[in-house]
Amino acid sequence: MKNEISQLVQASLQKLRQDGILPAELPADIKIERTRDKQHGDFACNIAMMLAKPARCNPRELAQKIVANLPALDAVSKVEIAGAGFINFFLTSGSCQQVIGKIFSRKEAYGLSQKGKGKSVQVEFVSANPTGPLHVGHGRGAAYGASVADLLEAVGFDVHREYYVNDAGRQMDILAASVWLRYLELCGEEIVFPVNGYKGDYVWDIAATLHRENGDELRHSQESVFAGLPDDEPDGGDKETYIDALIARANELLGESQYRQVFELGLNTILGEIRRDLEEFGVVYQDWYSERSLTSAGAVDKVIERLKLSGHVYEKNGALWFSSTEFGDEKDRVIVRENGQTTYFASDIAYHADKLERGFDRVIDIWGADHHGYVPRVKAALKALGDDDSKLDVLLVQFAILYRDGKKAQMSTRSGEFVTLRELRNEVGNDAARFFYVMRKCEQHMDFDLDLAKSRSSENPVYYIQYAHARICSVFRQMKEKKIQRDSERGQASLGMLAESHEADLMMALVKYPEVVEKAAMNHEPHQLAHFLRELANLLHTYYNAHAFLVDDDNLRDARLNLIDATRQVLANGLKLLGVSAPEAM
RNA sequence: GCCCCGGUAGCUCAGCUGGAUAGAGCAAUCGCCUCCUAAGCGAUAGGUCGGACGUUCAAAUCGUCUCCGGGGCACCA
Repeated sequence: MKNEISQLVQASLQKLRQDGILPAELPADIKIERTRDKQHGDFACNIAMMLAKPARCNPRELAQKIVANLPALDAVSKVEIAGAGFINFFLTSGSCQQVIGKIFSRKEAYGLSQKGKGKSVQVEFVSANPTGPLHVGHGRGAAYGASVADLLEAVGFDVHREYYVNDAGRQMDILAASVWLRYLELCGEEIVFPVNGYKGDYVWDIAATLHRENGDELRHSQESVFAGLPDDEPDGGDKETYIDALIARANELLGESQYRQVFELGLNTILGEIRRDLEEFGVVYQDWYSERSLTSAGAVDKVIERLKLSGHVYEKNGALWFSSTEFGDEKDRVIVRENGQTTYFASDIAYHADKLERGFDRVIDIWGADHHGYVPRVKAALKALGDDDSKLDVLLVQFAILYRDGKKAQMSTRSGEFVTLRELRNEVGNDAARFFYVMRKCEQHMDFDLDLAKSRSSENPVYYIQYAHARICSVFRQMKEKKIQRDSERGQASLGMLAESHEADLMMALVKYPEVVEKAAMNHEPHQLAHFLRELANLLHTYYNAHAFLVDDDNLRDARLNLIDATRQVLANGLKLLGVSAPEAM
């Protein structure tokens, strides 16, 4: 509808140009907006005000001329000029009715479009290190990423969802060492746990599995483990140096094969839990992309070579640096450490180069906002490699702060005590969690009210929307109980009887739905859909209270049933895009 | 010090690629179930859009400065 009106205005402007009333070369970016106030009709156009100055005439007069030259359109009942020069379009009451038939024929496909047809987009999100369970911060990225991906798919993009598994770096070695030390404690050795180790309870669990499956086979005396190591932080040493030495000692004592065994057990256990968590949360991936596979395929070495050839790397203090400042970064970055190990950044360059090599039209990374400083260096690397960094969008998700009883229920990674995603899901349920996470735009620091998310009352927007869906289903159950025969075609033929303002408002909202999906998708803003669904639910509840649906008049009843059936479909479609269920009864 | 995000009703937030009288929800007050789920609806009240200056016919929206809150500035990932 927006497009059709836009074309009317376009045609009128064209006519005015031909008649010499407007300069021929006048740029006209026609914007048709939905009005906020119904008094201003259904759509408004501000073009007259935009062109008034360049055309050197009074905006209201120009609006008059534009209106006078508008071609007719059946759906438009009235065009008015208002305010400083707005052109307001009023639609005929019948113009929205056809949406119901459209929804019936498209069903769960109503709202989908072809905007992104033929274009591929890769969406990488969560990608938490498999060194511990997902916490509530990851949950926001998961819910947001999943909805963004689903929205993009809804508007026709070929979407590839990916989780980058950091199964190679030093953090994984620290995990392996932590598991082994806990295992040694289970064996009865007395261990002073390193400051930098992973202290969460899940490490004990993995260690217990290790002990159960291997008995004392991996046991070494505490003396042999700690002999000759540098001091840990509490003793005045450096915790990083200390943990590296501890990892080296573990390798030495266990040997390659046993060390791998510990390492793999840690990785596989945690990754398995992460997969299960996300799956239960309704988050699916096409690919779990392993960092190790990147390394073993030589991709990291290859990309370092490419950077060397590009002339943007240099050696300093025994390390290899990438001069990212040449491409807008604040400082140069190390890609190969003094000890010969490549940095996480080096892997990430290889990974991003690989993404582009795979030929995606768009690449989207969804990161926690604490990584924002990382964006310029990744883009710098792509530029240095001669890749098109404009294909990459990095969406930063701000933190979520949990509140319980009006007080912060915050996590502290240090002690290993944090609220996990699983705890959150168990507490408030998947639906509430998915919806709450996505209710706020991602740049917004979010206050996640646990009590509100849990409450099964009107305060809770998730239940409010789901209730609207369930209520409609309930009406149809009532209909069957009362042995009322529904005739959908008769309803379609009687849509003209839907003359109440509640009905017009509801139909208009249904018409609007595809526009909302498209806008939410293109702007990566699922919260827009969340807000829309709340409005739609509100219109339904209002209508429900104002009018009975199961009335005696067969024609009117079937028309109304068609309207609420269509509403039910749209509620279900919208909730699905947000990963929230649409229950038939509550 | 530099960079990113936020500051809109008592609370949580929309609106921000400039448009008409700044909107929701919750909380508050008052109403509505012999009737399809009251997990609902209606009404009332609530605002110097953090502040200042600027650009514009028009600024919550754009620019500069400033104040407050959160985060980031590693040979960690």
